[in-house]
Amino acid sequence: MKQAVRKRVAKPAEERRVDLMDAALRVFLEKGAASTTVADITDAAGVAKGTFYLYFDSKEALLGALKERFVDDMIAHASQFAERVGREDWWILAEATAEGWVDFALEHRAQIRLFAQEGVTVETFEPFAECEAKLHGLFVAGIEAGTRAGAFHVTDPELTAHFVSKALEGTVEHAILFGAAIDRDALVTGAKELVRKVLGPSVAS
Amino acid sequence: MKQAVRKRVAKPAEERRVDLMDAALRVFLEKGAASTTVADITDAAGVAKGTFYLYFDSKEALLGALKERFVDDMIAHASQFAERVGREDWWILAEATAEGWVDFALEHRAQIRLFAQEGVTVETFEPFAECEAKLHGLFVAGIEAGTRAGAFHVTDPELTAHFVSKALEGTVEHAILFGAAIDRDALVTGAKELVRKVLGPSVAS
Amino acid sequence: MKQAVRKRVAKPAEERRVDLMDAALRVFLEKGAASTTVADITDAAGVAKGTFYLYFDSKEALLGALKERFVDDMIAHASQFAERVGREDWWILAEATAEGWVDFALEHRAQIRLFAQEGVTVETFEPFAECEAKLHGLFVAGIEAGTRAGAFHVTDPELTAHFVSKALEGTVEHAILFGAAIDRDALVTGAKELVRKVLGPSVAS
Amino acid sequence: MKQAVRKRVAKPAEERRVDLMDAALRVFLEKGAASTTVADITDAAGVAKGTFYLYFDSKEALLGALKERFVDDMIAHASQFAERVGREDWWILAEATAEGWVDFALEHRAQIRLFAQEGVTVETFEPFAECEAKLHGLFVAGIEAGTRAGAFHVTDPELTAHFVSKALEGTVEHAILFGAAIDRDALVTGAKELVRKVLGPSVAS
DNA sequence: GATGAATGAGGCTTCATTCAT
DNA sequence: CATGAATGAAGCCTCATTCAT
Repeated sequence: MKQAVRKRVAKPAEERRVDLMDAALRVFLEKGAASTTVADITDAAGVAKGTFYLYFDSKEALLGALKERFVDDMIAHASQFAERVGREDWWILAEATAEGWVDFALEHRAQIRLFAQEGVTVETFEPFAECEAKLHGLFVAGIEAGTRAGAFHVTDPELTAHFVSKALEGTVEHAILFGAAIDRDALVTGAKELVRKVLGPSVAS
Repeated sequence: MKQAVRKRVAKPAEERRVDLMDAALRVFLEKGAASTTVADITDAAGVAKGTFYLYFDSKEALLGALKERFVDDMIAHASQFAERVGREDWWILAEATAEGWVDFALEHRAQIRLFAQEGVTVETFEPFAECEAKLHGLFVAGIEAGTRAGAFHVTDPELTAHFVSKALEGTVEHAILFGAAIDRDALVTGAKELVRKVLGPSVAS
Repeated sequence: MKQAVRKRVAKPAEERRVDLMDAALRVFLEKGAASTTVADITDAAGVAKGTFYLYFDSKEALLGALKERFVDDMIAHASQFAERVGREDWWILAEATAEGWVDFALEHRAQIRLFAQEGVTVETFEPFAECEAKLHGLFVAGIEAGTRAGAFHVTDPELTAHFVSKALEGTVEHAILFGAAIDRDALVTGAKELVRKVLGPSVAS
Repeated sequence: MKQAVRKRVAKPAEERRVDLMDAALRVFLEKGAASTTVADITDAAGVAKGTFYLYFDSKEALLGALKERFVDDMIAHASQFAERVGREDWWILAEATAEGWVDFALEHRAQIRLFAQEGVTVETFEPFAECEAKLHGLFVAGIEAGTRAGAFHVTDPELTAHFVSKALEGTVEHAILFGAAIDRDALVTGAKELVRKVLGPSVAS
C-alpha cells in the first residue's frame, strides 16, 4: 500500500504496444523467447514491468501478437503476386515470385528466426496453420493455372508448391540461423533457376 | 511403524539412461520440451525424480544427449550413401539418396518435430551446426562429383544442396507438424522427380 | 490529432464522496472487500481511478469511512430508545427496542454482511470497539434500570445484554448470509418473546 | 537451473501438513488471513516456501482445510449431545449442552476468531453452510423433542435454536475479539440461565 | 477538479536440483 | 543404486498509488 518513484511520459496506446512488440522481438532473438522474461522485455522497451500488462494479457499473448503481425505481413506480400496470376507471362511471374520471396525472407529474417526457434505451440498453432494453408493455396493455384496454360510441367502441384517454398524458406532460414554471410544476388539467381527447373519439364537423364 | 519403501530394481546403467531418454522424447513431444518438467520425465520413465540426476547432469544435458543421438543417427544414415558415391550410376544414387532421406525423416519424425520446435539453443548449437555442415558437405561433394562426371548439370552445388535437403526436410516436417496424412510413396516419387529436375539441365522455357 | 477526452462533470465534493462509498459498498458485497480493487470501485462509481484519491487517502480509508458511517447510524438508532428509558412502560420499551433492532438490522443488511465478512482489522478496530461498547452500555443501563424498577428480573445485566443483542444480530446476520427467505414478522414476534423470557424471572423447571 | 543450500529433516507427510496448518492458524490470527503471505506461514512452520505447495494447492486451499478441520471438530462435539437426546432429563441435557458449547467455543477461540474475521468466501461457503445446517438441525430436533415431551415450552423451535446458539457463540466471540478477560464460570452460569429462561414458559409480565 | 497511463513493490506459484535415508 | 521430501531462486502477474496532462 505504498508505491511510486520514477515517472515516464504517456504515449499513445498503439505506439506503446508497438514499442513493446519491437523490444520483445529484439530480446527474443538474443536469448530465445522461452528464456526471456517479461522484465527483459520491459527493460528493453524502457517501461516498468506493470506497463506490459496494460497492453498484453501475458507473455504468451505478446508472442501471439507478434505471430499475427508476421502472418499478416506474409499474406499481404504473397497477395501481390497472386493478383498477377494469369495477367502476365507465367515464367516472369514465377521468377518474380521467387525473387520476392527471397527478399521478404531476408527482410523479415528476425521473425523467421524467432518463429523457427519457438516453433508452433499449441496456443498459437491456428493462425500459423491458417497462414501456411492460405499461402500454400495461393502457390498451388498459380502452379496449376500455369500448368493448364501449358507453361509449366508439373505432375504434383501440391508437392511442388511445398518443395519450392520449403527450399527457399529453409535455405534462407539456415543461412540466418547459422550466420552465414548471405549473398542476396546469388540467392535470387539460384532461386530463379530452381523455379525454372522445378516448374519446367522433366528431362530424360 | 516402518513403511515398506518400494525400491525399484536396479537396472544396468545404460539401459536406464536409454529409458529416460525415450521417456523424455515421448513427453517432450506431447507438451514441448520447455514445459516438460523433470518430474514429467521421471514419471514417464517410472523412476523417482532423484534418479534422473544419477544419469544426467541436468535437464539441459538430457536434451543435449537426445540431440547427439539423433545427429549420430543422421550422420550414420548419410554415410551409407556417401560411400556409394562414384561407385555406381549417378542418377540411381541420387534417387536412392532422396528416397533414403524421405524414409529417414519419416522414421524419425518424432525427433524432427521436437528439434524443429525446440530449435537451436545456445547450449546445443554446436553439435547441430556441425552435423548440418557435415551432411551438407557430403551432399555438395556428391553433387560436384556427379557434375564433374557430366551426369548432373548444377551451377551452384552449395545452393542446390541446400535447396534439395531443405525442400525434403521441410516438406516432411510440415506434414508431420500439421498432421497431414502422409503418403510415403507419393512423397518418394515426388522427391525423385525433384532430384531429377534439379540436378538435371535447365531447359529453355 | 487531439483526442476528445471526455471529462466528467465536476460534482460537489460531498456528493462524489458518497457516490464512491455507495459504489464501494455495492462492489464489496459482490466480491468481498479484500478482492475488490480500487478500479472496481471507480468503475462502479463511473469515475476514473485517480479520482478515488481525491476523496480518500487509500482503500483502507474508504473502508474506515464506511464503518464510521455505519457506526454513526447505529448509535443514532440506539439513542432513540435510550432516550425513552424510564419515561414509559419497561416492557413496552423492551419490546420496541427489540423490534427496532430487528428492523435496523434488516435495513442495513448489506453493511452488516460486509462487516461480518471483513471483520475487524487492526486499522479500523477502534471505532468498532467504541461503538460496541457504547451500545452495550446503553443496553446494560436500560436493563439495570428496569431491574431496579422491579420490572425485569436479570441476574447479570452485562451478560444478558450481550446475549440478547448477539442473538438478534446473529440470527439476522445468519439469515442474510445464508440467503434464507426472511420473514420479518416472525422475526419480530420471536424477538419480542425472547426479550420477554430473558428479561423476565426464571421459572422453576 | 541452480539451487539448494540449507537442508532439513523429512517428516511424515501428515505431520508436516498439520505443522503447516497450525502455523498458519497462528499467523492468521496475528495479522489476518488476507494479509498473511505464504512466506509468513512457512517461516512460522520452519520450512521453505516451496514445501507449502507439497501439501496444499494454494493458500486458499489451506484455509479450506482449516475450515474443514474446524467443522469436523464442531460436528463431533455436537454429536455427543445429540446422542443423549431422550435418554435423560431434558433440563440436565439442555444445561449440559449449553455448558459444553461454551467450553468448546473457549477452547477453539482461535479458529472462531479467524473464521469470524475471514468469514465465508465463495469458495469455502459450502462446508460451512452444511455444518451450520447440520448443527442447527440437531438443536432444533432436541428442542422439539423436549417440547413434545412437555419439558420445554417453545413456540418457534427454529428461531429459538438460532437465538440460543447465536447468543452463546456471539458472546464468546465478542469476548475473544475484544479481548475482555473471560470468566468461564460466569459465562457457564449465564448460559444455563439463558437456556432455562428461553426453553421455559413465557411468564406474564 | 478529473483523468487514466505508468509505476514497481510484493505476492503466488513452479520446478530444477540436492541429499538424508 | 534408488528414492522423494525439501529447498529456494526466479518468473509471472496484480493492483494500490502517483502525476502529467
